[in-house]
Amino acid sequence: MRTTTASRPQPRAATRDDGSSRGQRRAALLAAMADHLLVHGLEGSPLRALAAAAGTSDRMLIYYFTDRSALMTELLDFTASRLATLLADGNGERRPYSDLLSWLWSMTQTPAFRPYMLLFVALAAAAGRGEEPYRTAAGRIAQAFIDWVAARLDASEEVRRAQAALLLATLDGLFLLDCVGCDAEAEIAMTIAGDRH
Amino acid sequence: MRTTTASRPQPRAATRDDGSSRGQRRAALLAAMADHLLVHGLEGSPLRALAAAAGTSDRMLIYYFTDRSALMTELLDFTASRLATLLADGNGERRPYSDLLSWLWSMTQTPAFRPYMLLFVALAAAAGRGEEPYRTAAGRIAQAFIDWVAARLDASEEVRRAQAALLLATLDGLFLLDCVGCDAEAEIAMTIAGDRH
DNA sequence: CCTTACATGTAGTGAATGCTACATGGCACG
DNA sequence: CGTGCCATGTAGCATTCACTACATGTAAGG
Repeated sequence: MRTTTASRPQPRAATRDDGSSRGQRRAALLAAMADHLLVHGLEGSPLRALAAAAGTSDRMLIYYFTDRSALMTELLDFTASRLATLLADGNGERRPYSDLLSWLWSMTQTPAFRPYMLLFVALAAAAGRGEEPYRTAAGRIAQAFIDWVAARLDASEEVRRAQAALLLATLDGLFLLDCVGCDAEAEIAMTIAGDRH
Repeated sequence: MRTTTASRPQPRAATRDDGSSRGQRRAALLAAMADHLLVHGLEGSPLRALAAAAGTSDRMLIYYFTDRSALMTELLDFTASRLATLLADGNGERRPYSDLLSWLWSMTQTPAFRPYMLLFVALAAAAGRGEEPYRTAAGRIAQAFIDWVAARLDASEEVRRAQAALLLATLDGLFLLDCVGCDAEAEIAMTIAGDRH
């Protein structure tokens, strides 16, 4: 018993994860786990499965990340940052609402992109029930995504945020229809989704 | 061993659930379980919890519904029919896109309506992963909802289905933002969501 | 060399889950 | 008055889950 009151092991306090080998190990684990998470979703990612995907054991995941809750928070943030990277490719100048929407929609049909959308929907479902840590993480991610859209949107500053939010909502909604098997409906809805705006 | 090859008990084959006391019992159970499901969501509804809500045991649920899968199928259909009833109140003549959308949006903020939306999002998440029986059930429900919207939409027949699908997508997307804590963004998006159409 | 802390393995715990085995009370029908 | 089926209770099983206890190999620092 080296700690008198604190029961958490917490080997090398959470500060400065970088530099040291510990930080590198954590980063490698996160990368491997993100791969798994994107393929199998939240429900398909119990600790053991994540551990197997990262070539380690649940024992070690707890060791490195304390908790399932803390792990998921970090993992989701990491995954979101990957998405941001993925989207950075299509960067550059601002585009009008309807262009940006249909471009993003075509992205969602992409095998590289779809898992992120799927994950976001699952996250939203968990967030809707108020489940932590998903609620908080989902909020952060959605906010970042709205900002991203707003930054690429060719619109006056007053309507930009409104349009960005609407665009994201429309995209997500269409994707939801797609999930549910109404892909034909989503497609024809898409043909008129850009009208105006 | 009364059946030679079939192992399922299947007391009184699945046909004609109505009339008999068995059919009534099942209906009563479904009603009670729907109440629970709407409050606690898919994940908060293991057999034991549903059974407790209906004043019985998981043992009996299996007895009456064979399977968790079969139970959920019936339960979701039942719940959807309740929603249909709830919506029938606001029936009557057709309304333009923007009216219908903002009316439905205001409904989603209602405590009576919100649980259904939440459930639908969870369903979509499960459907997106291809999980049965959710995938199939979600498809049926979404299709019915699109039809419902199309029937109340004041628009020429050629664009009606497209508008109905877009309306549902927008509604769901805005609700997703709301789930995720971006209620302010959803609100300002709503202010421009009806433009055109 | 010896101690000390870190990294990891093995095994297990208690809770929850869907589902089953078996017994039994009670009602209908012969 | 039996007898057989329906409904229900009790108990349990196998599995999975997050998480923990404990032992141990290894490497660095004194």
